[in-house]
Amino acid sequence: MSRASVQTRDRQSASPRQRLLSAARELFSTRGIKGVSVDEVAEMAQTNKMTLYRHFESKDLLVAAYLRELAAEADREWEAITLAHPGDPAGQIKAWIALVASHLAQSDDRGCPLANAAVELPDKEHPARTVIEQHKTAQRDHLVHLCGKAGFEHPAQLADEIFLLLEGARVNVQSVGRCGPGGRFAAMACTLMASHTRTGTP
Amino acid sequence: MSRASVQTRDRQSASPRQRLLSAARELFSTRGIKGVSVDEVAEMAQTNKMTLYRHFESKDLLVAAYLRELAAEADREWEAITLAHPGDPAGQIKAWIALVASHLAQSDDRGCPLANAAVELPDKEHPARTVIEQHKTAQRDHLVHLCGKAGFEHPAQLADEIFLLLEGARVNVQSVGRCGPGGRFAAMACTLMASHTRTGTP
DNA sequence: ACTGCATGGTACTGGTTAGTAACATCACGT
DNA sequence: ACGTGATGTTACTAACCAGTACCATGCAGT
Repeated sequence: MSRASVQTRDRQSASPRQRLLSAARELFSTRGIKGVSVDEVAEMAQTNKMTLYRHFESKDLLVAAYLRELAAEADREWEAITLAHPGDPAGQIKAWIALVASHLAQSDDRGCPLANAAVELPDKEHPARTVIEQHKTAQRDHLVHLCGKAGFEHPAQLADEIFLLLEGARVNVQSVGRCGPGGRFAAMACTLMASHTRTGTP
Repeated sequence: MSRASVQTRDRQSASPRQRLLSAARELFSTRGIKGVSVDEVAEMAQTNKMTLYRHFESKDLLVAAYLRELAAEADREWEAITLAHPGDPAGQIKAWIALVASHLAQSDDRGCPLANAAVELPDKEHPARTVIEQHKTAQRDHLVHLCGKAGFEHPAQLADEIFLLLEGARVNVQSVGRCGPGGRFAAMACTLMASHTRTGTP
């Protein structure tokens, strides 16, 4: 079953809280946080604003919960990759690159919702900011760890290069579309990995 | 005179239109487009909403004009770099990297205002989107051109790598602050250039 | 049947926003 | 002095939005 239909079923049969989070995810990620009202979220969740406010103190905290769900799902994707390539850190990195590339290839991709939220919420005190910062830092740390275990030269720098390349691709797709340089980021990441391989001779 | 004081003086003596654009720039870039009302822009420009609407049809078109000014200023910075390093495309690239790195080092940097605007305005029909797309595409094309003239191997790929690295650094700074990988992007870009240099032997 | 609790529905408050109307004022060229 | 056009001022509309009060409903366990 596709992700979209899973979400649709979620919004029909699951608990109101889960329906609300599912609706928030679809609306916030496609139209932005400031561009969606809590009424719209409640309506798409097939409930109403009162029930929403019984589960979430405020819109800000709903946003934080929405981002926490995204972070948890990303962690689950990492776990799946780890299980699919046991003891093969380089393979895990490549699998992750392929996963992100497949996201970028989708025509409706709007980039990383966490990074987008950071752009939309400049207030440093917003409850969502700690979620964003923690998740981004953990992702980068994990990549550094994998690059080290895979035996690359200058593992931290390689990890940062891949990480920033990826963030750049996801933000650039929004500015110039997926036909721009963002569409070819997988090839670039592989080139980077090759240039950090210890044996420079063939 | 610092940029800030220049802008302050602009808002005291220049034409209302220029004052409005100067105020829009300060407010939109620091607090986001959706987070600032036209009243606030007019007030910071030491004028009022009516005058604003005599110069700009709507808030959307004010935003487009604001981004057009940013793009024009970036073009001017490129011109200055070109004049400072005549006939030295590699030096121009390095100067540009250093310029962006200095932006990133500022504690209040919020990343590229054009990319941020693309995140804040998901509507593909928004008048600002053509400004963003044209400017980003032109910047990337210019970088490809310079990489080719400088004699690097695979110039288009190197240009895209630098470009995405830079976009990634600017967006990442917003998520995790300038202490994260974004703060070291200049070193990474130089490594990339070295790895694309034709003579692999010392 | 009774009770308690989560939910649905409606209507409301108070505040904000983009955009407009109408009139007053000021500067400037003649 | 005069008139014209740009600007300042105030007040307004219509819509939107976050958040709340209040009551009805329906479903659980007992």
